[in-house]
Amino acid sequence: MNSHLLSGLNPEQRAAVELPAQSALILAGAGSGKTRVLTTRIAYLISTGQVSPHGILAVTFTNKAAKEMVTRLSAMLPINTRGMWIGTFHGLCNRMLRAHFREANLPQTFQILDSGDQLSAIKRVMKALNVDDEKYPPREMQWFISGSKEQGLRAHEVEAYDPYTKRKVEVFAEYDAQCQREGVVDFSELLLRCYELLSRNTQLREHYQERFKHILVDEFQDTNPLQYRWLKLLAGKENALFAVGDDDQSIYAFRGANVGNMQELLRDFHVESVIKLEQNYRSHGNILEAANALIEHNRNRLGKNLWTSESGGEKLRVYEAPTDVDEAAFIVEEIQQLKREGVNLTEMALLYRSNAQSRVLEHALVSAGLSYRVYGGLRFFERQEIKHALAYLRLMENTDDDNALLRIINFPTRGIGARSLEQLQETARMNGTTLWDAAARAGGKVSAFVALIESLRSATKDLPLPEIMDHVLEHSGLVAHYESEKTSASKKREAEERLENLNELVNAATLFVHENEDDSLTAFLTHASLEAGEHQAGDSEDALHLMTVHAAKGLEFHTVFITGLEEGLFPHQNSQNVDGGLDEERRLMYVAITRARRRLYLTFAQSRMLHGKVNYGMASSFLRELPEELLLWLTPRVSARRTFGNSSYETSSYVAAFGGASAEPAPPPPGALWKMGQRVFHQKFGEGTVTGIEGGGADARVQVNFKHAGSKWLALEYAKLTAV
DNA sequence: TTGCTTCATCTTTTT
DNA sequence: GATGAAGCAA
Repeated sequence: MNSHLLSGLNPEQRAAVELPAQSALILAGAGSGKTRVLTTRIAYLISTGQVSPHGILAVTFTNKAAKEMVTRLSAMLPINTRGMWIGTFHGLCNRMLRAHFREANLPQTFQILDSGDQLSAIKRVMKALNVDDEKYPPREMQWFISGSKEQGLRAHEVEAYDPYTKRKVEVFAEYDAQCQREGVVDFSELLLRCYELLSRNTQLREHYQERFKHILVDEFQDTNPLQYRWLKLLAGKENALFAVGDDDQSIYAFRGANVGNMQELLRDFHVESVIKLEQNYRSHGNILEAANALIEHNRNRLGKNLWTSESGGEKLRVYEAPTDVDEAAFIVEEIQQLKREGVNLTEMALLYRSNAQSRVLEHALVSAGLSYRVYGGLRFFERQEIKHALAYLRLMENTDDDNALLRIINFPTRGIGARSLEQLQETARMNGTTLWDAAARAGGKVSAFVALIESLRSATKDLPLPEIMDHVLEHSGLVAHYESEKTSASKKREAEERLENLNELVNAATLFVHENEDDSLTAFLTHASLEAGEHQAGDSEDALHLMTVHAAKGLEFHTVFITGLEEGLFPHQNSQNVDGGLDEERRLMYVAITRARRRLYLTFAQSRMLHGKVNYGMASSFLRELPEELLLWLTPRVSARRTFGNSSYETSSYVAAFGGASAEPAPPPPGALWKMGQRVFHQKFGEGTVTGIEGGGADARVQVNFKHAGSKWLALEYAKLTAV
């Protein structure tokens, strides 16, 4: 046995790797070597001859994690990982559905809808069914449909007692029927269809159960009910399910993840012992202690305490700025100082709760000449010009794809407008055919479009992928369209960038052909849907990282700035009305804290420009949940001022002391009668505390957290508030 | 049919 | 403040 595999593992990690062939739950804290354990476990099982690479099924959520696993595994073992079943839930389901497309009742070249495609498909269904989109916002409908599927429910299985829900179910059913007609599947359909395939087809199920003796799952706390059922089905009665996860890092409940799956796994698979990986190899002691103290405030935890053999290290630095602009200025100064001290920009991260916060930070960084990268923006295959180009390919591949047809029938413009389209859709509906069939029978400009697609198809029939791409870009008129836009001064740069991206698409095709055995058009289109592409081209330049806390999960940095720590922003306002919302926000904060290795800044501002309005907020309640002795206040302590002082806005003192940021303190808040933290009384809602003030003059509003009625925004013009 | 204007909206997100 | 959808004039 390769003893070197196990060297360097701590006793718990080692115990996890060497577990006998049985189901297990590994509670792996932040920075505890989770991925290492997972990959070493696979290598261990293979090298001890307990299973062949063929018998492993390893599942992750992101392509990045899957890739990482494959890379590490090939470094550990001299095996060919190509044929191994390591991938995302969606990727693996896709693979299975392609292999058994007939049994799954799908066309061989079925295409995958991303969320944007799905939304437009839903809008089409709603239009066809005459559903009022005021009463039923399409986004809500999308959420309803995907949410149901993620619970494993088909339209007819959804319980609908009221007319409102019944109507939604109708749309759901018709949407699925439309997808089936057009030969496309959405993301959750991939999983549900695969689940149904395995549960109905005994032969197939037994085949795969016989094969996958060891199933390993990463980030198990993020699984939704359908994913868990899928795993259970594959595991059957015999196979071992090895799940790694951390309930404290569950931050995706809002999109259907069910932490409860961890408890269910213990019960369903009769797991006797849970192994906890609590030794953290990332952060200094004070950072960990702060994280532990914070997460203690959550109920219903499986229970876990991170520790480190490192020293306490620095205290957490807390900074209160008068405004968001000052906050950014402070951060820039600290970054420059750290840079002088030799910390690379790549080793620093600016985290925020919502994307809107990045703008002010970016502005400050640009002015200071610091290079940075914003993570999580629009991704390559989601760009408009790329989607258009791919739609041509999709339609060539499958003329039933109405989504694709609608996207390009008049792009570039060929004089086919809304009225012609309406007629086309009417004809299709009357005859029960796809738009393509209707178009084929139409005349004029529409028939020219049909001829164009057909000529593209026949001209590229036997060409290799990159050449197909090239041909389509040229002859579809896309390139010419953007070339002509270059002459318009206002759109010049945009058009140039789009042309560059189209060019890059040909490169992507070339690369794809080199890297994949199956280099068919279908395979490439699937790749485009399932792997929207790394956010942007990853340059190795020394640049700062800007991202949301969600996006930071799994990463680590020498220095982390957690910004915008204000009540209403982090924890976010909208989480207050959600069951368990505050706990999830707290876990999010926990994730944020545990990203830092050596230094952690916690910053907030008294006033912030939000949606074009100035907002006045108070410090995040999470700050108060951190032990005072771990904090180093760079500005006068909030608790002292807010609790004992009479005025909430003694801004002058520290602006003088910590000048450098803009010299002006925040303007006094409007609605001078009301101050943050003030206790008030309302006729209807009773007693409460002021937690937010916004706007001025006639439309000034205050936010009051009522003892019994919860938190509400009240317009001062109407609400009669009295001081208590 | 197109291009311009106004208007509402504004957590988090991978596949 | 930025974005996208919807409405309206040319």
